[in-house]
Amino acid sequence: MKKIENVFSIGQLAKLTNIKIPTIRYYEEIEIMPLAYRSLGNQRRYNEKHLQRLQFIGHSRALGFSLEEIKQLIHLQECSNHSSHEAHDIAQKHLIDVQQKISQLQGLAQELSNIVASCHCDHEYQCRVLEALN
Amino acid sequence: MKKIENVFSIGQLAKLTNIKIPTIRYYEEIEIMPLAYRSLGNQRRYNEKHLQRLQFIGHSRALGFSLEEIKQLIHLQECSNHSSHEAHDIAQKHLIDVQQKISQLQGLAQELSNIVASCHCDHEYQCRVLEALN
DNA sequence: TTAAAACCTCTAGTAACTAGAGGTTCAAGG
DNA sequence: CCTTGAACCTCTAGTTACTAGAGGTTTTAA
Repeated sequence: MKKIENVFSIGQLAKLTNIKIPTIRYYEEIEIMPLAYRSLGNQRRYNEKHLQRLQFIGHSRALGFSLEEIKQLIHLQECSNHSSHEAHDIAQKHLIDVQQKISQLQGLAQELSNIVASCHCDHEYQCRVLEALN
Repeated sequence: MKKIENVFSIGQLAKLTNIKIPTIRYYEEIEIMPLAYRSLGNQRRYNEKHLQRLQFIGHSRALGFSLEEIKQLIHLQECSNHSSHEAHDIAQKHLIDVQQKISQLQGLAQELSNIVASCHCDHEYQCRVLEALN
């Protein structure tokens, strides 16, 4: 019994990931997305792997990684199993970056929830959003 | 006894923030940075407030906020003290976004440290960087 | 008082999308 | 089977957020 794999059109992929169609084609062009299969009429067809890759790219972009950095992270996935020294170095570098991002965001989250909270009681409150990111 | 305020040139500001000089001028042009003072010879001069604002912009950009979103956050700082209803709504919206970013980054950090750790012992290891962001 | 480093404006180029024109393919209903 | 409208195709051009360079002026430190 063969398992049926899902097949997506570019429009379906766009909906699932909230990434616009021309952007998906752009990612293919710059080779950050693997080539799509094509229907007989030359339309792009995608599978679960494509979907996962695109989701990863979307999330990474929202977190402030450049397409170059994302390329590295994807490469990491592909090489970590055989050449673990290279993987180690890249991962180490990104880990430091990611941890710093986390702690900055935590500072900002704290300050934002102060603002949210300060609405309920109306005593004076000094906003420190600008100080929150360090 | 008057307190002496630090004054910075654009180059000094660039070094302190790791933001390139043309980028600082660009931020001024699109009015996300306040106008700089000018020396007699028309060169830009900045103070601590400018520095702080620029640092905030730099950190926010690294965390994936667009310049439009950053404008909102700065506005938040300026309006939160008098019009706290508007501030509340903007802050609430951003807080949700920020919390989501934090948890995604935590997933990625976990996966990156798995990779870093897996180098020391050389048993097989299945990399899940792509799965890490959800 | 120079001379080199840093600054100025202006124009043009890059990265990462995004929208539109003009034409083709797909799929659901007749 | 045939149609027709939504979804797709390529290609070109525009947007956002920078970044680099030319050609000239100001600062600063010896």
